[in-house]
Parts: sequence; structure tokens; C-alpha cells
Amino acid sequence: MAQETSEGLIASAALTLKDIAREAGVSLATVDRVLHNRPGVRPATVRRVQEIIARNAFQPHVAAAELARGRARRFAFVMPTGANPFMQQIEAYLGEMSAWLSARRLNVELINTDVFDPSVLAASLEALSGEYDGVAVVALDHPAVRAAINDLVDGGTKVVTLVSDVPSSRRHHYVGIDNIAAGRTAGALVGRLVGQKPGRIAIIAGSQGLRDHAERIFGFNQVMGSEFSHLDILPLLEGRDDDDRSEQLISRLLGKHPDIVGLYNVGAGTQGVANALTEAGRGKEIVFVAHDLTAMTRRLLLQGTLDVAISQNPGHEARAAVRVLLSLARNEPILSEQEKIRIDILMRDNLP
Amino acid sequence: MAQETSEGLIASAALTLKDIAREAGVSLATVDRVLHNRPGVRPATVRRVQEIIARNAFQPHVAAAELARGRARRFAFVMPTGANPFMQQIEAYLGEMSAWLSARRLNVELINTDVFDPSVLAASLEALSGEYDGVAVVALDHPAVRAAINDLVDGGTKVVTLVSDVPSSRRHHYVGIDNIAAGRTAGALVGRLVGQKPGRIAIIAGSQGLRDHAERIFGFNQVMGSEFSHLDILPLLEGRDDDDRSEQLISRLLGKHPDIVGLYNVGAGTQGVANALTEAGRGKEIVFVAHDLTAMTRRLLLQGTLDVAISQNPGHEARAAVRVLLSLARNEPILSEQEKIRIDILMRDNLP
DNA sequence: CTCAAAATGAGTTGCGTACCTCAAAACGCC
DNA sequence: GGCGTTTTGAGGTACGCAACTCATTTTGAG
Repeated sequence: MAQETSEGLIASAALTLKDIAREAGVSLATVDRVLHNRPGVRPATVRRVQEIIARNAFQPHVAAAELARGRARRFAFVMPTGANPFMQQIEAYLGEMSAWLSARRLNVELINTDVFDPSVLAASLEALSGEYDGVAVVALDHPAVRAAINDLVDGGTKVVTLVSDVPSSRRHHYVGIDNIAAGRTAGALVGRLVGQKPGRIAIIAGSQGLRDHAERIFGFNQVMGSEFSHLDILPLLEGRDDDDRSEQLISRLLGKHPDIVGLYNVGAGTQGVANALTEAGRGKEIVFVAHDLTAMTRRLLLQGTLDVAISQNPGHEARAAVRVLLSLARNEPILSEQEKIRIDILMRDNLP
Repeated sequence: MAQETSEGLIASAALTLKDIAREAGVSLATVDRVLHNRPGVRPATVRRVQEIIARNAFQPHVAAAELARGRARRFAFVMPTGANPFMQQIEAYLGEMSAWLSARRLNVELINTDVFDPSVLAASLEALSGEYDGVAVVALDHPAVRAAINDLVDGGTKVVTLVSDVPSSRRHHYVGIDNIAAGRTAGALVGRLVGQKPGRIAIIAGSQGLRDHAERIFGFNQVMGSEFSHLDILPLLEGRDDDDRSEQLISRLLGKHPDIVGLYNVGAGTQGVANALTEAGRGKEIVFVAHDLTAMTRRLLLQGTLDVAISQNPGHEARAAVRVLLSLARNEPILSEQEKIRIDILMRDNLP
């Protein structure tokens, strides 16, 4: 009876800097110096103050700190030019945050540049040095870009790679998915949905030169080879993320191989691939897996031409990038579980 | 050349209340009265001030507002007692937020109570009245509970239902998934993974009396009936979310029906069901779909007994509930896209 | 026009931190 | 023990808003 309801408290701590100063027997100024790694404090005192901060799990009041800084923080998002729908969705979600951003006095600037040209991208990044508190960049993995990122980091700017990573750089964080795992997921889905039926599998990508496409292909082949070896994988087609070209390539392939049972589109151009499938009258019989959720892939899922869309949530990526940059700028821990981008499997019935 | 790089700005606005007051030709006090719906301002003045606030897209500085309130906000999470792993995960993720919470001077209290007894739950909720700024509750849909929620809302407390909704109440928000869609997703997966093979489908739930289970069953049957009518669905078993009981029921069923090709577990007890499958030596041949990602279902997925886990991200639910309560308390708009809980399809290769 | 009620202005205080200055104290070195 | 240097204390200002008081002006009803 008495124990029917129990209570627990998560996080209390209403301590202030003044409390810490009193407990440490020093002045506010000294605590402030320790907290911000400012010089002029004896090592022994630094240790004592830090110990008391740690012992009391003291957290500076974010609101007060933010207010006291005065100036607003500036973040830059370096995104590809051109009509990539996925990138446009990210930009759109940033726009939806504008009220949230301005209520926190955060300035986010969009910088569209040719991220596929390493020297152009590197130059764009160099130009940001010193101007921004944080930079999120859809980056190509190239030595020049890596160097530009490292320069930014050295200059004190927080850097987050978005969608596409540059693991060899010293960027603070990567917001995006593991593309090998995404390719594996695609492979497992194609294989499982095809079932026992023997036949061939077609695979088309934008280009093998794109890191994310290459990784997806790698993961896909890995799974197909090890678990669905009864299925024959046709040589990779390169559709250059273009609808017309993809449609032509797939049409020709379908004509040549009447025994195709599965199809994986690694990159964009899904509409073109779907057209080819429909024209051949094999839209419902061939298992078709593609990437990203757009108005178009949503339609294809609902009408059954597309069986699965593997996607990374662009809204989540946009918001995670902003939150991570903000946490980094505040020297606040990152909620890693929250900022991790999942590989979404979207079928007709779990469309968001 | 000149247009290689373009720039865009998202959200600026560094206006303060003082600016608004000046532009409206009124004093700070009046703007404050308008902003907080305090009495003593002529309707015409209210309109004029509001218009200027709207025209300039003025956003009060969150940090300043938070600092000025003085007192911390108190939120209560009313969760079920007992060893439900999913609920324990939510509580664990709340614990992981503790640094984040205390840096914002937010107090979150866990209140464990018997949420399955309407009168006990209603009493627990009534007891919170006036004590908290916000309440998140895993609620049973029952008239007494509905009334208790409405009382809280009327008392000015923000209320969010968590995992399980009470749509007939006036709760401000629901953080959780659409269980009918989850059931439909399960049905589509079972049907598609089984493929052409004819046979029977087994389905076991905790209880038909639980709203979420009933909804999932409904969605599952909907899809199976309309799209996979060649598959025969066996009568529902009730395992009461208990491993042993579920194992016994499924073992008996497997013995009786050698032609079972698919199995859907609506609730808990997945370990028991898996045991029965393994003992019968049919773990890999029967398509098995269950709910929730735990250490156990993760293991079953990796070893291939379980084919798909349909899950809602407990960490996301915990954080979304806190964020929504905070936004509600601040009278701030909610980023609905962000707070929406997705139905995750988890297979071996996209395990987070 | 009068007068009470309503509306508004002007001002204050405090929230907890960042950042700054200047004086005072403690320290280490010779 | 005296010196310069380093360390520390004390205090102030500012950030933008909430919440309050009190005086003053405006308004509308009679």
C-alpha cells in the first residue's frame, strides 16, 4: 500500500558560481579564471577549484552564460549548388528552424558552392576562417579539403561534416549515416524480398567515384555474396544520378535480361529507373530498392513500384548539425545517442 | 565565375523588447503586458503592439527569459512500475540527460505507479496538480484517467501522453507511434518476407485488452487480409507478455501446425517465442517479426531467429517528451517534424 | 464637467554568467 | 629582507527579460 508509488529525481543542482567560490574559499574571479582556462591561477588552486566543481557536478546555467556572451553565434552551412532534392530538404528544414534559431540568437548562413570540385570547396572553406563559430560542410574527401578543414579547426572554428564524411580530417563530428551499413541493408532487403526465386540482380549508381555510392555498393555486394549467392549480380551501371540516362540504361538491361528479379538504385535517378520498370511492365514483379524519401519515392512506394526506400532523415540531419555545433561552441557534452543518424527502412506502411 | 558561390541567411532578428516598445510608441511595461496577456491594456493597443511584434518576427531571447523567471521548471514523468524493459530504457535515457537538464535548471522527477489500474493512475495524476509545470504520462485510456488529465490541463499544467495515448483527453501532445501503422508494417513485412510460399501465420499478443496491442493486431489483420490473402491467419494467442507462457503456447501451436510460415509477436515475451521456435528447429525457416529493440532482440536479430524488430526509439521518446514539455511551458512552437516518433524497421544490418 | 476606473509610463530589482579593471596580497628569487 | 612578479580579491557593468510598484494620464459614464 505504502509502496504503490515511488519517486525518483533526475538532476537537481541549483548551485551557482558564487556557491563554488564560497566552498572553495576563493573569489568569483578566480573561479571564473579556472572555468575558462584563463592564466594567472596557481596550479594547486586550479586543481582545488576543479575538484569542487566536479564533486558538486556543477553546471553553469546555460541561459545565463548565453545571455552574458552578448554577441550571437554564427554558423555556416556549406552545401552543394544544384538541384539535389536531398540537400534541398536539408536546407528547407534549416529554414523551418528559423524561429527556433532566432529565439536563441543563432545566425545560420547557407553557403552554396561546388562541393564536388576539391579546390573550389577548399577555397570556400578557407574563406570562412575566423568568421564563424561553427561550420557544417557537405564535404568531399580530398587532401585539399582535409587541409582546409584542419585549418578551420586550428583557427578555433568548430567543424561538422554533413552527409558525407572526411574521416581523415580533424573535424569534430560527423552527422550522417554509415553508408556501408546502408548498402548492406539494401542487400539484405533485396535478397530477402526476392526470396527463393533464382535470377539476376541489377545495380545502378550515380558514379563509383562518389565515396558514399562506393561504400553502399561495397556493403551491398558484401551481403549478396555471403548470403544470397544464388542470385547473380549484373555489372554495375553508372546513371550519373540522371533520370533520363538511368531510364535508358535500365530499359536496355531489362530487355537483355528477362530473368532480373531485383534492382538496387544506389543514388538518385529513381524516377528514371521506375519509368523503365513500368514501361517494361515489370514494376510489380521486380523487387526495387532505392534511397531517400522524396515526394517522388513516396509516390512510387504507395503505388508499389518501389518496395523499400532506405533513407536518412534530412530534418534530423539538419537539426543534429545545428545542435552539435551549438554544443561544441558551448563546450557542452553532446548527446551522442540523440545525434546519431539512423538508417531508416521505409515501406508503404511506415511512411512518416 | 562570380556566381560560383551564393549565400543565404536563415533567421536574424536581434531585436529586443525595447526596440518593440520604441517602434510601437509605448513603454516596456505595456509590451510586457501584451506579451504575457496581462490585463490593463486597451484592445486597440494590444493589437498595435502585436502587429509590430508579428511584423518584425520578434522572438524573445530564450536565454534572457529563462534567466529572468528565477525558479526552475518541474516536470514529472509518470511511468509504470515493474520490469518492462522498454519503459526502463526510457527512464535510462532520461538519466543520461541529467547534465543537459541541470544545465538548464530543469527538474525531472520519475513517479512510478500502477498505470494499469485506472483509479490508481488517476489518483496519482490528481496528486500532481499544481506541483508541476509539466507532466508526461504513460496513460491508460479510461474515463477516470481522461478526467484526471483534463483537470491537470485546466490547472495550467502541460500534459504529454507518452507511448500510449488518451486521444479523448485534452492533453497537449502525444509522443509515441501510430500503433495501427506499426501493425500494418508488421503485416507487410511478414507477408513480403514469406513470399509466395503458402501456409499459416501465427500471432501472439500480450492481451487484446491493451489498446496498443489491439491496434497493432488490427493493422496487421488489415494488411494480411487485403494483400496476403493466400496466407491463413491462426486465432490470436494471448501470452500476457510473459516468456514462459508464450513459449508454451507457441510450442503447442508449432506442434499442431507444421505449415506455419510466419509469426508475429505483438507484445513482449519475445524470448519465450524464440525459445519455442529454436526448440522446434524452425527458427530460421519461419519468418518472425516482433517489437522493440532490447539486448535480447538484438541478439535474436544477429543470430537470425528474429527477422525484423519493429521499434520506437525510447531515447527519442524520452528526449522528445522533455523538449515538448519545455516548449509548451515556454509557449514556444513545437518542431513537430522533430518530435514525431517514427516506426523503425530494424534488421540485422541497420541495427544502431 | 466631474470623477472613478482603466490604461499607461517610468522605474526598479534580480536572474547567473562573462569580462574587465585595479588594488592588495602572496610568492619566489637573490 | 627587499624586490619584482605572480596570484588573488573585490567590485563593477552588461546581457534581455520577468515581475513588480507607483505615479500619471486617459477614458468613459453619469
